[in-house]
Amino acid sequence: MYDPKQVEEKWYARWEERGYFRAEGDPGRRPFSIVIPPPNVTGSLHMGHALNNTLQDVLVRWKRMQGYDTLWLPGTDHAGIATQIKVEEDLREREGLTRHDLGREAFLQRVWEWKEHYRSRIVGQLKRLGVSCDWSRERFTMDEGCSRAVREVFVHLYNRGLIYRGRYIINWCPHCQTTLSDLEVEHQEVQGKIWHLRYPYKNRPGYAVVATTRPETMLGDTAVAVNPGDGRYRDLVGETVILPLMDREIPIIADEFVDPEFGTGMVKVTPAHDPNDFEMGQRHGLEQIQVIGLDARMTEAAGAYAGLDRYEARRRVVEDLEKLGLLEKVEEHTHAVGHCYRCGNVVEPLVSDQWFVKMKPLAGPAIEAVRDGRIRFVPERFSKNYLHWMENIRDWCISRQLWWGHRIPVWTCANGHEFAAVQDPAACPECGDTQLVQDPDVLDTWFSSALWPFSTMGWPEKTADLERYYPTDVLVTGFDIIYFWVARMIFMGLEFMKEKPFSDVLIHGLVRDHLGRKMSKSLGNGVDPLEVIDQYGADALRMTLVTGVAPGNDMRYHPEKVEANRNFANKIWNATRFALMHLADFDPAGGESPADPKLGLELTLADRWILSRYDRAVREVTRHLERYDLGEGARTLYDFVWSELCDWYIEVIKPRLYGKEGEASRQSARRVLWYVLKGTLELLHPYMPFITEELWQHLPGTGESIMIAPWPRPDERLRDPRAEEEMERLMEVIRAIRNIRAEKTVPPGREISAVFHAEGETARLLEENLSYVKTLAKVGDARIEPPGSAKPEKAVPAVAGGVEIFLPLAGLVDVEAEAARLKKELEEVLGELERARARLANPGFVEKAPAHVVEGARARVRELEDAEQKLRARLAELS
RNA sequence: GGAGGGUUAGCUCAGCUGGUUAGAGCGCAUGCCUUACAAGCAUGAGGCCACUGGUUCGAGUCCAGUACCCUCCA
Repeated sequence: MYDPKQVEEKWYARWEERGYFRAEGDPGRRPFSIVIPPPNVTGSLHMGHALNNTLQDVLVRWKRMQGYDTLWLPGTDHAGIATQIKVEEDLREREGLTRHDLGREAFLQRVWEWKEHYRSRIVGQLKRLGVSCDWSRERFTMDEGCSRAVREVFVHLYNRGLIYRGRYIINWCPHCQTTLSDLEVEHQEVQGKIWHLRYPYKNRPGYAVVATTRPETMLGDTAVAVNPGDGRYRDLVGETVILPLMDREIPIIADEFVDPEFGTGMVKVTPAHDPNDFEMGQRHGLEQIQVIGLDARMTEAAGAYAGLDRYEARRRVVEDLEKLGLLEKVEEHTHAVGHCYRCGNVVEPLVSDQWFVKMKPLAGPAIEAVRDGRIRFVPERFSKNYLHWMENIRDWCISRQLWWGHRIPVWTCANGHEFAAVQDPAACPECGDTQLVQDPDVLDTWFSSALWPFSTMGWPEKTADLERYYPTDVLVTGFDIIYFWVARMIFMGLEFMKEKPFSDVLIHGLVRDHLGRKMSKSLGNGVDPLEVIDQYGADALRMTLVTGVAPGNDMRYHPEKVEANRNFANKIWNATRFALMHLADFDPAGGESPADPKLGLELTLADRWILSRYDRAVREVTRHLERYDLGEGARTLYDFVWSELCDWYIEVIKPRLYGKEGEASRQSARRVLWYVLKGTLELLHPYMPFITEELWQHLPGTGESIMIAPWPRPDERLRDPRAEEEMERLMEVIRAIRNIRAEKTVPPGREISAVFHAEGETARLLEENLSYVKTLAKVGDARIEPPGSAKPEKAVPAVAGGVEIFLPLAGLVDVEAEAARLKKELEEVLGELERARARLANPGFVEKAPAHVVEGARARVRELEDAEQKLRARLAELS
């Protein structure tokens, strides 16, 4: 039985030692490069990482074997907000302290310790998975080089006017106490209410009735708006209403934004607490009154409500309005509410001073690069999402009120001069003042991630790595970060490298639990890849992940799948063990293909068949990999190994291996087995690196490591469609006999005799390969006679592969049962025959279908007719 | 509201550029410790490929619509 533990650690250590993972920059080879999506240093790897990195490793190992100078650049991400929250939690739980108790310096020291701990843990986990990253080039988004790149980029964009500071409405998380970009806000449908409020007119009787889902914000209203085209309210524009509770006079304005269909068609305008109202406020020069503070409590500006929590304020406002008779009605209402993607709290739109990246100028080239196909998404449909987002992009809020991250490199001197600098400045470049204050905020984590493909290769220096490995070939990532990360790498790459960061973007989905739910901490349904590796081995896990996922789609994790793949590993293990018993003294000399004439081998049908099937597998696996259909490639190999190599080929050559058919036959069987097994292990290596290395090493005539063995190439000489077809027919005969044996419960050990009626090519085929039938169907005596010859008395009849089969099973023949079986078979044949004939009867088919398809259909009809005639003859005899 | 995805065996899923008889794993049934493998072997049962139309000589596959489920964006 295969024990992965013994094998995995040993080989990973050796690979690393021997430097196989290192990209050498060998000018004689073409480069192939990938940068890892850096895992966050927040904690451990989950199944999503395992999937993501398995896919990359399959590609990288495959390319390496194909002879590319391969670079897979690993690293980790500082994950600003996520990591800071973790460390704060940790600090609170262990020591009951907040980050403010420690102070910025000391707190950051803690985060760095945390980071180092988890970084090394993550690296260890990745190694257990077997990934072939170039660890000598490992990077971290906040290491010296990446930080330098961040500053260069910031300063460049700042000086180009593409980074600006402004007072705008932003998303504020009251729990994390920081701004969030639009992307970091998750909108969730919430069952809420909609309140209709009455605002009395100043100069006429009655009220303006406005509908709102957030009545507490009315305290900050500075207008009421209607659509200019709304006839109902045309004469009200320019009127004034009295804002209840605050007794403030506010105007009624007209703005296109207002949807006449929503509520009453009149809306309250709170420029300080709603993004749309903010813009309306800008258009109409309205005052912004901030009534909700950073702590989500009402501010002094909220008058009597100051100090209340926003929800408490909501209750009180509604209550008070009701008392005043100013609450028209309340309705149930479902609407989308923004939540913080890190802590889940309801985000508060607030006006505040923040840093932004002006996106329009950067988005243009990024759109072009995807439109013109320089960058290709796989599956293609994701480019649509990308383009839609990029075309409607808004400026990117990049400042965060955190401590952990890249500090914004902008300083202000005592004289109020503001400037950005790559190096920490000693004095103001304008006035020489030395009392400099750096902006306290840090940058959005994704700002540094966006530079990852070139910051990790040494930019802004003109390094050899950049020269050689940029742009990278493919980026493998989940669809959930296309906007966060992929999009941003594209525009940053184009802006700073003047060149796309990668050519292909391979998108995969999520690993869900067995019920199809997202794996999450709160549900406790996460599965630790390491535990799975401990239990089943890394190869089994990898195989499971890669076959479970089609590009772009989610997969569900089932332990049974891993078990199935563990069994597969065991199968290869045993098959190779068996082969080695017979190859111990085998000398493959130059490792020639069995097709090489100088070996002078006499290849049997089974040999030619497996070689042809193997060659087909080589071509298919390669093609699937080229198309990023990694799962299909894995399935091809699974089926080839199990159903063809093990179930048929190895079984059929056993007598030859045991020398029962002479030395020459033994030699050719050994050669073919060796060749196919070796090549199959090589094809399988990208998927199952450990077990394939271990077994390959045991095969005679192999080299230093399977990792650097050449990828198998298709070989015209091995292709033999005729052998495939002939073998298939023999397999049909064998299956038919086995079927009868099983039905008649003939003990597996017992040999039976058989009589075959066949003529011409079929007779020859059977004659030459009768030993297959004897071996695989446990047939002792066998006779081949021309059709129409006398049949054995009391024999169970069958028809398969164009052969009439009679099994004289004395005492087991049940005329009625045989007749029923033959009848059923005849019905199937007739049904199919009817369809096949109908197809051919259609003149359109014969004229328009490709010749080989028509010929195939004709051959099929002939075969079926033959089977029909034979079945009818058998039936006639039985009745 | 906009965009995208899914619907194939009891369960979970493959099915690439349309082309003979739609596959796998698990599960199920039957028989086997056959000297590589019981984590295995052999045999078998199980499918109006969601529904309706269209294109085509030919549709699980392409197009449109319908139903249900899911995701993203606003």
